[in-house]
Amino acid sequence: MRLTAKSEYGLLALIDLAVAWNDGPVSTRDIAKNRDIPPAFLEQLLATLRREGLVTAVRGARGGFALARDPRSISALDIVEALEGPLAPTVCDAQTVCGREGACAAEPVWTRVSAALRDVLGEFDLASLAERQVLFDAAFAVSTSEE
Amino acid sequence: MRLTAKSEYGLLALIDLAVAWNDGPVSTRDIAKNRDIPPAFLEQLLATLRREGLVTAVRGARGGFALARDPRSISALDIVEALEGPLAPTVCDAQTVCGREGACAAEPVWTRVSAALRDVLGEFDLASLAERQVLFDAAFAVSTSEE
DNA sequence: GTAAACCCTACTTATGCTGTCAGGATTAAA
DNA sequence: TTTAATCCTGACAGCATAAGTAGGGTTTAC
Repeated sequence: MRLTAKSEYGLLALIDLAVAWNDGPVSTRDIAKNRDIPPAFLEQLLATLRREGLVTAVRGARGGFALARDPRSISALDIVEALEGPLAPTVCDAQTVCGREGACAAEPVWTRVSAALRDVLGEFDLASLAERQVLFDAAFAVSTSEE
Repeated sequence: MRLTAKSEYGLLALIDLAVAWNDGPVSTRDIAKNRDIPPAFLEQLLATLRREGLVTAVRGARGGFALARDPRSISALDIVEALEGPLAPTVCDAQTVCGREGACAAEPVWTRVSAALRDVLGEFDLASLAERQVLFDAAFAVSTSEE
């Protein structure tokens, strides 16, 4: 069970798409520039997210990516699992049982860890995160205009 | 942020030491056999746990390892952090901030993930886990004697 | 003295992350 | 119709880390 840069980049990118929800597609290049993510790498992640059904792609000039459905219905868990694979740990838990077949005192530890992870990630939806991002952007715009 | 076999092996090993609490040291070899862990690998983990102050070592014949303090005072979190290093994620969170200096909508996601992880792991102490293990062992002894 | 056990360091092998690169396919706009 | 923007795909490389192996050194019970 691991969280890598893929999750971080993917979440940031999809927050940007959530902010631009109803504004048409956003290009990989724009997101990469805005978030300081290597463009070619981000392109791969978005391709994965498209295959997983989280985003749609529009090819050609003025194309880009957009969320495949309402931001409220996409959670951080959806994104992480799409990019990292199922969030069942590397270690023995209820899914990936070790040799002792249930008679292992350590099993509930790992089971509860992954459950907690899923719970927390599931609580964040792209709509709220985008809302938060818009506030930050507004504050940033004010602070720069004051200089 | 990752959970690897080190954590799993370490937890299992220390459960064994908790079961043997007050019974003198247990050798790497015995633990490795009981838990089916590569002995040389386990030895490294126990050496780390000794340096981290979780276990004490007795050298020489009839030597082995024992918990350095009461099993009730050692949590799964202690073990995981001793073996994996601090549980702050690979991704940007409140500790390892990314470029946007607080103005990042994704930050609370990762911060809450690591907090949840720490909470859950901190809830499990070796005394309870050992108790559970003793029950399992007893049940296993009964089921085999019935055959 | 010998065997059991920890101690320490270095090495190996495999995997996966984090990109990079090159070219092709598609489409909007000039 | 041409051009440029953009996604699509697959290959590849460099590096870090996980997971384990190997081997010698030191300490201690018997």
